Amino acid sequence: MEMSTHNILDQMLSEAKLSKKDTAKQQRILHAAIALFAEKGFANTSTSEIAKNSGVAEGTIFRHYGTKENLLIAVIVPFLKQSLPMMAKEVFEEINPSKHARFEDFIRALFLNRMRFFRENKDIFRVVVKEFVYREELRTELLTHVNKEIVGYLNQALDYSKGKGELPDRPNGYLLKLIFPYIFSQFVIRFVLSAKEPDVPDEVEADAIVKFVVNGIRSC
Amino acid sequence: MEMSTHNILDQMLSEAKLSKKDTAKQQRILHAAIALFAEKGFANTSTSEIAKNSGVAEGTIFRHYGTKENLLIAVIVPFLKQSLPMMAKEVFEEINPSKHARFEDFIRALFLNRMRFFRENKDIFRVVVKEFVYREELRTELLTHVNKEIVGYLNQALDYSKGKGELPDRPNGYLLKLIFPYIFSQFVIRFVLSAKEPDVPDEVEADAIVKFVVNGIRSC
DNA sequence: TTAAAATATGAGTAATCACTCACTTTTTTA
DNA sequence: TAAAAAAGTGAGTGATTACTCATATTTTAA
Repeated sequence: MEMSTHNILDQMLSEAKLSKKDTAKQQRILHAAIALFAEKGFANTSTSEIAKNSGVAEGTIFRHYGTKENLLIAVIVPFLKQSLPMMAKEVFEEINPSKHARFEDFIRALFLNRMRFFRENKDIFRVVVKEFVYREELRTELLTHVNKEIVGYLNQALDYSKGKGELPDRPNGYLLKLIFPYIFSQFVIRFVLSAKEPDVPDEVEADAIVKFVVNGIRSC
Repeated sequence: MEMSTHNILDQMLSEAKLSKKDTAKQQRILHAAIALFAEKGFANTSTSEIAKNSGVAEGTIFRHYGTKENLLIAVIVPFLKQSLPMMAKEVFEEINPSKHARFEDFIRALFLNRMRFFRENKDIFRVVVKEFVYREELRTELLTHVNKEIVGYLNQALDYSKGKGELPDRPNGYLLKLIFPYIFSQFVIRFVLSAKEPDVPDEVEADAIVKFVVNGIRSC
């Protein structure tokens, strides 16, 4: 019901590094947990159900993870450990001035990159979104990490585009608050709320959204 | 755990009409339930907790609502019964050609109107958003009702603006899919995800978002 | 090969869950 | 005012929950 530590994500992200390799049963547990959490949510999934779906004794779950809460963390952490640095890398590469990237290209690349990543990890993405709605501490801690690892790069990208006159001279925080929710809401709709994905290619979908963002932000 | 009827919202919206007046205790139950559901979510709230917080015997809850699930419905339905028609009315009034409203004015009015309404019903809004993330049937049924009651008005508004050259000649569904998630995500961020509201007046906030939407959609 | 360590098991446990029901109290009706 | 109806109560119920632990099996190490 309640998180006991005060800095879960920090702790998680560092601890997860020194974890030994998973056993076969551990992987099956994680698989079943992800599928069930994604579909019914953490609170509506019982450990006995996870045990049954993964063909493992219930005790095995607690041998490895101690608590149900820790199992959730074991699901979320590797996803965030991948997600944040990959996004930072992508941002960094796309703003490389040698590419002479327009702001539009930057947004498009970012959008398509995250689209692919979230699709490949659709179930975990669903788990993360659903749990983040409920847990404020997770949200604020994630925000802290995003600030630390990504916002610096984003600021560079925005400043670069400002210099080329593609963005209005507004604080970056202001611009991000307008742009980011829009892109993210599209992912939530597509991967969490919609029953099935549209059969339009990503590039077509991206085009409309990128144009909307680029033209929308230009005159704010 | 599971909804038993196949058409909950339809049934709810009609049934709720002929409900007699609430007793004092019923109102206290609803109040406590809304607060608890909003904070911890439906699944993480127990009926005994609701009873305690409302100063009522647990049996009283079940006397009135039968099941915990029905209590949730009793919370959500009046909100939707207010929300949808009010939105339809607002849309209808703002597109009245005698007002010579620009598309920008229409979006601004809509945004400010919903902002006020959701703020006044912040807790219920949080309950609805949190539960809609989990329940697909609720989402699809709400969508059906929105289509029935609102989309007609929205189409009129969009066609009207198209005629004035303020919108590109694209299918209305396409335009709505670009505009609506953006506005809604701003409400979710503000009322569900953020710890506290910004101290900027609504009109200032609206200005940035409306400009973003209007300019974004113009060249899609 | 064998001892030790790690992994796996499932019956068992206390707590909590949504919900029931026989009963009392309050309100409505006639 | 008396009878009927409605509202309110709280101890009790079976089911389910997350979690434990003594024991068994498998893997690793010497």
